[in-house]
Amino acid sequence: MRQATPTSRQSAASKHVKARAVSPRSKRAHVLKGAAGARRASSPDLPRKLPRQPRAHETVKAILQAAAKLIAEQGFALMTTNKIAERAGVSIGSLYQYFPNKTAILTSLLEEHQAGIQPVIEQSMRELEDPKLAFSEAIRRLFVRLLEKHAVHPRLNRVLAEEVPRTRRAIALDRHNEEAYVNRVVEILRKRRDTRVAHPIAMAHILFQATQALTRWLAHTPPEIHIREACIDEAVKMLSVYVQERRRRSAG
Amino acid sequence: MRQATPTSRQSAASKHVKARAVSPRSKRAHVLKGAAGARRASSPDLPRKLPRQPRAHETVKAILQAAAKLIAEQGFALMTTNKIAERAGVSIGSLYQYFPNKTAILTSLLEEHQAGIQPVIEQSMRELEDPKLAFSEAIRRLFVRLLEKHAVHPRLNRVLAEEVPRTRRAIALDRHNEEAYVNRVVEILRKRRDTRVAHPIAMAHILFQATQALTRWLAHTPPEIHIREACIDEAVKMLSVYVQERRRRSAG
DNA sequence: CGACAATATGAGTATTTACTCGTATATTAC
DNA sequence: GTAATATACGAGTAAATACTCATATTGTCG
Repeated sequence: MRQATPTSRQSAASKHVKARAVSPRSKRAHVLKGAAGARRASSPDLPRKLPRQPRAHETVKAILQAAAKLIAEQGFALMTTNKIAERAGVSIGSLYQYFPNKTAILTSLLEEHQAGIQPVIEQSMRELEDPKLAFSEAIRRLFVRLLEKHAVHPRLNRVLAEEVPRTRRAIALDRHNEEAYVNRVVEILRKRRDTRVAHPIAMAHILFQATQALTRWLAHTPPEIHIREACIDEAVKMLSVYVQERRRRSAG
Repeated sequence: MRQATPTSRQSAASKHVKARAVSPRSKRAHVLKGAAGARRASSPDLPRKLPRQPRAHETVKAILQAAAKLIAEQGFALMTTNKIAERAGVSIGSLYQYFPNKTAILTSLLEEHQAGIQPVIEQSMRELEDPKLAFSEAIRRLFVRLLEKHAVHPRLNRVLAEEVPRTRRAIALDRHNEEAYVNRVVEILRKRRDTRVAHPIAMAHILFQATQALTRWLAHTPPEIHIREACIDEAVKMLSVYVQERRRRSAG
């Protein structure tokens, strides 16, 4: 019965999403075949339909919220699309009307977080550019703001960062992202007069990696408040002393 | 036929390992019921049998090698136990004679890598302890050696670090590990006279996190040789300047 | 050799779970 | 109103794949 037109399906649509990661030779035959209207192109990983009516937006929102809660509460391993739909109070069919596959939901969640962080970074970049503001202060503010953002959905963010398997695509995107930020930082380093200029590109990468790692660690690690404050201080110290130009003293 | 004794199996043994991660309510009924001898206790995640005879050791080695190759070549998503066995030239049954589940193979691989790194860290700790050696030099050697180790199986290590989903257990182990290293570093910081002492514990965590992140980045990122050297220089600079005591100059 | 343990085999199974599609209902357009 | 479209539904399916177990082979030790 589902068997219909043997040719039509067969090895369709990458079932199983191959262990959650990049699905190989993903054919995704006829991404959607009937009904026109709000349907999106056949690019994999793009929503099939864009929500047009308010209730559709509600549905999408409910799905994302349910997914977020599930993943935060139960961890990635226990998060299934059917559970998400159930929890969201919508049918599994509706879920797949707006998300082409499970990964897309994860991606959406990640993008949401990313979007929340973007303005923080923008602001910090502007502050770093401002020669009137001490480097250390600018960096401190960056840290504090990033940590604030991470504190909004701490569990969710922790799981997303630590437990969710990273697809190759996601990894590549991150690298690309890093490149952009590094360019930005290089500009800043060149403009300011109080920074070392040994190798701006290398420096920018180091700064990026260190900041990212420390932020994640601070955000995801059970907070012993005392230490936390000290760690922020120390992190800021390390980064600011590092970039600041100094009349040399001991070679070390 | 396989149906035998309906009660005996049924909901046995956590099939599927639940998306590769921590399997919930994993019952693992009768881990192994017949045959005595080299059988291990029923602790999950421990080998079922320890290899006794040379050929058994061969088998285990072949399995691990095959797994390493597969994961390095195809990525985590395409690595299945059956493929591993095939590639290793042993039967799937033999595989499960020495590994209780798929995760155990991954764990083994990770432990192998960890074991390779252990002595490097030990040596570096000793060098860091030696007041006659400049901090910067000790740190540089640490970096160089770590990168050497990572260069042995670069693909494998990259996938293990970036693609493989981390179980909660693994995450907890890492935290525990960090604690141990941090204690060690705190001791060193206290002994040396040329280091700042603002907050040794915080400092040690910062050092650990930064070193780990930078090493991983340097090891897993396509190597533009020029930059690579510069990055090592810069990383060493950042860390050593950070720990070194300085007559203060500008507050920043 | 003979008994007993260690090791190897691999077809078969159970289970999970992402995803489809025919159909029903709500909304909008005219 | 009614046609057309957007949305919702959810039982059912296919496929993947981790893992078992009955049986066969090989090694060891007296």
